[in-house]
Amino acid sequence: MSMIDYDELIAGFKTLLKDNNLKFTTQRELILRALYENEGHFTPEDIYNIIKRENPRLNIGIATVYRTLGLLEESGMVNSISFDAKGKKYELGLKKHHDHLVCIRCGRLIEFFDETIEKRQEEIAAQHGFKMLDHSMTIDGICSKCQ
Amino acid sequence: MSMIDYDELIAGFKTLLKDNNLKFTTQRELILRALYENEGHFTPEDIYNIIKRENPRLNIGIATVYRTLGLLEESGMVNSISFDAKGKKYELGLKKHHDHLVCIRCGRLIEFFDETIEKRQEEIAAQHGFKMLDHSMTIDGICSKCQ
DNA sequence: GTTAGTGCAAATCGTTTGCACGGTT
DNA sequence: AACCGTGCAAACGATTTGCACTAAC
Repeated sequence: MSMIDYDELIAGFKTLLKDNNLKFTTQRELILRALYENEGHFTPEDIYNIIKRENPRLNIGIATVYRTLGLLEESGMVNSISFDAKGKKYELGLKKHHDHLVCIRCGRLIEFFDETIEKRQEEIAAQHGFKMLDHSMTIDGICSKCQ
Repeated sequence: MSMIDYDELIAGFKTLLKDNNLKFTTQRELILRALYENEGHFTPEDIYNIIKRENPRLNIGIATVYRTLGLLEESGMVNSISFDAKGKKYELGLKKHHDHLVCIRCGRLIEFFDETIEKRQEEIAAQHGFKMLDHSMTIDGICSKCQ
């Protein structure tokens, strides 16, 4: 699903770190890799668990996951969506733009892309003299399984 | 600002409560009134403070505010917006649904409503077997004045 | 009188922070 | 060697829950 390969991703990460006088650590790589290798949206705890499961010898702390995700988000390498007052989920920012359907019962998250909506958004921005830079849309509801 | 008057609002609330075998209490009325009398978006704590300020003799608990806001939101009488993982803000659901254009320079906020987008959202939800309950859309950009 | 609602305090959940130690540069 | 990053546990802020008591029906 991803358009760039892992080495390229890591190279970009290393550049980002170097540019900010930050260090390239095992933990940071594992967090980025977990996002690369798993498709979907993950809470910090999800990522923490993936890393612990796949690296039983490594004693990673959840605080490190939070710190690194914050860093990655700030730099634009990952995106997040927030749920009510319930926390955030993260995904690698490699994919084409899309919006989300969220099930308020089970938290299931479905991506969609709709050309009509994208186009209307641009028109609306233009109508109001806005230069559109970003946009987000979320549909909350109850998924087929939970109804 | 509101389109229906207070008595009407309370009457609707009482009907809602009766239909669900729930009781009409002083606390519940005060919470709804706080939202009615104050325009804007409020955290549960904001509402708690408003009520305490205006009713010093009443010992309302914040848990009651949370419980009532949950009830009101579920029934559609109030809407909420969430901020990151930082909590929710509530507003009385009397205004027509709208989305927002936000200027990232000056913070200007413009409301808009677009029939085409509304319709497509419903279609998309239906396509995925979702029962749509709510949706939100925000366009970030630079407004005409700031360009 | 029955049932639901309340305030309170404790519990919970996601997240952040202080600190001494360990790894990267 | 200098400095940043880490794990850990404690701290935190928002929200929820258990419970004995009170109010609405």
